[in-house]
Amino acid sequence: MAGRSALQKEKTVKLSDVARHAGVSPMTVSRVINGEANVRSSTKERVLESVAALNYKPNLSARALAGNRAYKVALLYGNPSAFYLSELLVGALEEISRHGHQLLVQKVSESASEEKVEDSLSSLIGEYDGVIVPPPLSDYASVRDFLLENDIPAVFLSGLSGSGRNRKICIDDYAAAKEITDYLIELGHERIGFIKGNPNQFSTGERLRGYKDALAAHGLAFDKKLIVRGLFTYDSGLKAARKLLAMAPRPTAIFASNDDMAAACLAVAASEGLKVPTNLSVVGFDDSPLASAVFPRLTTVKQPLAEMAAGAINSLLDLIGSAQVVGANQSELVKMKYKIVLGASTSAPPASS
Amino acid sequence: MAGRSALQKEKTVKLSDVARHAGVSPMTVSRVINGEANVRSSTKERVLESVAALNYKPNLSARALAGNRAYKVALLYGNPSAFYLSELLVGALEEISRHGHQLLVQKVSESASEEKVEDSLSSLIGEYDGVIVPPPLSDYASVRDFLLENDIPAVFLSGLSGSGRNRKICIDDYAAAKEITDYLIELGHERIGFIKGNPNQFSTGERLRGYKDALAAHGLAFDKKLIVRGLFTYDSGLKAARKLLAMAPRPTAIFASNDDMAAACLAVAASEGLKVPTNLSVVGFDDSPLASAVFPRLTTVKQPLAEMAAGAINSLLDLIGSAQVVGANQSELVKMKYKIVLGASTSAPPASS
DNA sequence: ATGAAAGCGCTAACAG
DNA sequence: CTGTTAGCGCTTTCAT
Repeated sequence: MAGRSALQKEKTVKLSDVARHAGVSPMTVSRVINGEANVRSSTKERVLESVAALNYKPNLSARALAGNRAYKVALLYGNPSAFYLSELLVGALEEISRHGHQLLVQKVSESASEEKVEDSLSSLIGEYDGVIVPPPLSDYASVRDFLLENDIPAVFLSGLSGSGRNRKICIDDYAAAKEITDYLIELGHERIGFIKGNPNQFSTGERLRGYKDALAAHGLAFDKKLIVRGLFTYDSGLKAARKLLAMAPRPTAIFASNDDMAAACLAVAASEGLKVPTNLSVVGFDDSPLASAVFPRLTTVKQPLAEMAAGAINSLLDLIGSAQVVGANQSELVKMKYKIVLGASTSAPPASS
Repeated sequence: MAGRSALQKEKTVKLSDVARHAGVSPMTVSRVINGEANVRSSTKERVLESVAALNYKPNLSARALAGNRAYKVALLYGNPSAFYLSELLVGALEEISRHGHQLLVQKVSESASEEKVEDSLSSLIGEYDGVIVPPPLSDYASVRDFLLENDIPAVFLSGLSGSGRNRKICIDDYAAAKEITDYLIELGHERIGFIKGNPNQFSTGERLRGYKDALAAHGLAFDKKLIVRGLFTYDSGLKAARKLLAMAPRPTAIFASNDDMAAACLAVAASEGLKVPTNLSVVGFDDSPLASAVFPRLTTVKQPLAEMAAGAINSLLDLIGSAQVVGANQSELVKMKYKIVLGASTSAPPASS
């Protein structure tokens, strides 16, 4: 009564069925399905027709067992930024389903010590054909090294650079930060506060660099006091914003390294009776749902996360040598296009600037 | 050079290794591992020791192939509310890893017509041992029926009620809505606007019912005009809030059926120069990240999503007859405890109420 | 309560 | 370019 599988209906079509239908051996069918070279194109076509006619779907378990491959890819995640994760999921899921692989989300316990991370990483060995690594995991040298040592194909989203069987796909954080800072400067701002992100992440430095270079390019002095620490969290943004807004003279704009911290600036400004953008302009980074759910809507930078994830899947499958991934970008580093999103949180500074 | 699996190291320990180590037949080991009955407890112990000694991990592919089971559970999702999905993922992932199953996220294209949904559902047949269904998918009668007809074990998070091989796990939306409305009334509010959620979702009606009953319980008149349409989206909240705040006399409080719409109320209030909570109190529902990233922080209802997901996994595995799920709640409907989170978006109404 | 044999659906390794 | 033979690691079924 209990137990036993539940989901099945019509008897499954197998490789041998296709073989019989096409008048070839099972092995030939296997070759066609796996896109191997040595098959006469006429045979190939015939097989493909049979596959379609019978609506054959390979059995992943059998494939994995016989071929000693997993047909599985892991999407690692540590600090689960809901938005980031879900955007990646959308893109990755969509893409991977086209390649007959499975995507599993793997939580990697991100404890204080990097050693612990490695522990939880070791359970990946033998379980997956490859992994895709978003930040902040992609910023850990230990993660990169572990993957490299164990020859696990990986694609990093942002973070550390690829090498060996690794790839990296990201946006140009530096250019984006520079561009959005340029925008503030062109609006007339001269005292622009900057809230840094988590110091362990690569993008944090890039964004700061972009900010600095924008100032320099416009001949504005760089004031170290305008740079305050942040951790990409809302709470850290609260603290940073308070510090910035307590300065005299007050900055007329704040560049927060992500939207959460930018939202915190809005909250602090509101609580101090400052009108945004009239008295203070605020920009964020990411274009998370938060950016459009605060008042006023944030000016921010949008990363094409879903496309990045899809690209990561392609690179990974290519790296694995699996699937006939066609348009896969072979380069170790791929930079995607970002976009500045203009919100209502920015305007020219008050006249008495 | 190319191709081939990457992730493997030490030769894998298999069932037969354990059998040899324990001095029994492979079959006996299999029985022990699967928690079957007919094994002498002394033998069982010996086997378990060998399993531990050799650090044996069953090969899922082999298991699935031989046993004609999937050892996989799908987490369906349609409208990807980042927060909701990621909370569920956390809870479900954690729990399922303890049971040697896999959790796959399956996108179900939620097109206009329910028929289309069914199409995309049919690809689940034979692929999974069971599914967990969050809203809004759990509100579709067609989804429920499809699952029932195909005898696919399923656990619904909120939405429709379970029956047959289905279960439902949720919070008491009615009670939560009533309680938070009570809170507003006790604060002194008498004109409380209500923004409804998506009319297709079960919880929408429950929340409205809670609101109404709270009014009735306090002897307050129910004013139909104070009820406005919403869709659970930020934009729909914007529209609803504008409508509500244009009324004369203005409501002194708004109960939005979720946080996104509550955040929209905040934005509209701000743009109209109303101070929250001084001039207007606002409450939401969900305690999403948004709730604590807007100013002022929202008073809202927190659902234990991760625990609900973990519970769903347990129920599901129990339903499947898989794993020796111990504390699994067998009942068709499980209600979890919600919690009212007090934020800074609520206070007594202005004196001139 | 335990074991032996057979085979799940597929691919590796080797023919031809 | 195509086919044959094994066998992946496990569970089924049937003995004992």
